[in-house]
Parts: sequence; structure tokens; C-alpha cells
Amino acid sequence: MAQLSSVYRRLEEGAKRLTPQRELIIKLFIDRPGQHLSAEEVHQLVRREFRDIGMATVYRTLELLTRLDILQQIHFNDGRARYEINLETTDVHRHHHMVCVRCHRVEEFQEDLLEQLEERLLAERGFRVVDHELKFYGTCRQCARKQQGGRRRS
Amino acid sequence: MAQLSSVYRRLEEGAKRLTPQRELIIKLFIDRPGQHLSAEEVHQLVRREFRDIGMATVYRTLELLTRLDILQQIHFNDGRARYEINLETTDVHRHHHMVCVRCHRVEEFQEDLLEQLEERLLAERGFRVVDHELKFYGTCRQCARKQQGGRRRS
DNA sequence: ATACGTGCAAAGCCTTTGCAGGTGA
DNA sequence: TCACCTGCAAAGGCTTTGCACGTAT
Repeated sequence: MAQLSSVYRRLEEGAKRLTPQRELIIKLFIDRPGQHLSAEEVHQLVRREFRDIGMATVYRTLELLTRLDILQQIHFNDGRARYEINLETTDVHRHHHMVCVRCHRVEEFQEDLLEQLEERLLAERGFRVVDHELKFYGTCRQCARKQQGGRRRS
Repeated sequence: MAQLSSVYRRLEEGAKRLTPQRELIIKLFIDRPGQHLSAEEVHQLVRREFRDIGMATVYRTLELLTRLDILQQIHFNDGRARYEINLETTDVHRHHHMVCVRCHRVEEFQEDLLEQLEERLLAERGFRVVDHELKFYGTCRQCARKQQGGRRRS
């Protein structure tokens, strides 16, 4: 798979070894595109296949993969970092998040309307953007339906 | 001052007492519009006038004021929460942040281009936005100049 | 009297680090 | 050999909580 080999290439470029623990963590993210896993969740999932992996290894691996640009760290203001994979097909800079404040599920959307704004920030304020994040907090369709049902009853 | 009385009104509506500690913390934010203070910074600043205030009181007050919508909590991914005041003149939803990754200063900008996008998210995906945050990370004008100077020298 | 507010210390969470013991090149 | 990697336990940093003591209403 092209995406996998690109991940391994990036690992090699970082002069790092592909240990079983690291491979399992990478596979986890490849098997779940579009998911945003916390360190705790990664630990739980990997432990199904590698019982003795420690949290320190998980954190060190997540840090390494983030540094190699294989993962991206995201904060959704719930006090813990989450990670998602950076496949070559994924343009990180045109991909943002909708966080449901009820079920905490995260949806994504593509949008490039920030580019013109970034150009204006450079021209008008001298601020050169290297990264950005846009997050919407609200209620997703499913939770809106549930909420509506609850209100009817009361 | 109209802004001050609005803050006090919101405190009363919350059925909360205006203690000297709380008043000092509120004044801190009113005297520094546009600043984004961490709990530690608030503690340091208030201690100049109220030596014995404890961190717990600072945290409890910041939590209270956030709940009363007098302050707003913000995360800039540096591992600590920051707070800014919500004056009635400030439209929280059209005010975003540019975070300099070198000097860590935060600038603000006004922009309302998100509204049409929010309408589309509701229409196309059923997601009803209640809050959003847009942050740009990059280098500010001053740091860009310093950097340029350094490069010329090397 | 009673509910509220405070400072202090302890505990909680998430995350990082030190260390001794492996393992691959 | 030697650099790298790991699990465990301990420590760090930010934040919350328990508690006994005050203080307003």
C-alpha cells in the first residue's frame, strides 16, 4: 500500500527502528482513518495485541511520529492531546474539525477559504502563518435529533 | 463604567458575592483588555495587592467567572489554560487569534467570514455550531525582522 | 444560623523523565 | 560494541478537591 510505504520511508529517514510496538501504533491509525485517538485510547487498543506495552512507550512513539510528521497532534480542549494520521492524501491545512459537545464525536470538513485570509494577515499585519486550526463546537445531527425527542417528551 | 457594571450585574445574577479577591481578579482583566492571562499570571499579579491569595482561589474564581460568561477560557496548546474578558463590546464569535510561535505573543483580528460556512455546515451536515475558534500559528512582524537579521549575519 | 468563600495541603490527571535491562546493527 | 528501545516507577506541571476556619446575610 502506497500510504504505508510512505510512512515507513519517513520512519527510515528519521533513522528510527520499526519495532513491533511502533508498527502496531502506526497500523492503528492507518486502519482508522479520520479517527482522533488519545494516548490512553492508543494504549488500550494496542494492548489487545501486545499486552505488555507501557504508557511511556505510547507517549514516546506518539511524540516520535508527530516529529516525523506521520501523526499530527490536536487539542480539543478536553485536557488531553489527540492524534490523527497525516497521509499524503490528506492536506492537513485544508481540513478542520467539528466537535460535538454532546457525544464528543469529531467530524471533519475540507475548506480552503483561509488562504486569502492568511495572505491578508501577511500583507496587512506582517504575520506569516505557518499553521492554523479551525474548530467548530456544537451539536451533531444525531444528538440534535435525540435532544428534540427529549424536549417533546418533557 | 458601563462595562464594569455589566460584569457586576452578571455576578449578582449568579448569586455570588463580590469578595476583594474576586474584585481584584476582575479589575485585572478590565485593566488589560485584549490580554490572555494564565492562572499563574493572574496569581502573580493579584498577589501584588493581596499577598495571601491562594492558587485555589484563583482557579475557583476563574472557573466561576467563566461559568458566568464574564471570562472566556482559551487554549493555545502550551499546556495551560488562558483567560480573556468578555466585554459586551467584544463579539467573541468574530474575534480570533494569531499566536507567534517565537515570542508567544498573541494578536487578535476581527473576521466574520465563518458565518456562511456555519450555515453550510448546518444545511449540508446537520451540525449546529454554537462556538468556534480559529487560530493561526506563525511568526509576527517583529520576530520575522529579528530572524532576517540573524540570517544575514550567518 | 446558614450558606458561602478562603487558604492550605493533598490528591488527580495527563505527560515526561530516569534508569536498568534488553535488542538489533 | 554501541546506539537504540522498552517497561516500570517516579517525578513534573497544571488543575481540582477536602477540610477547617472565617465572614457575610
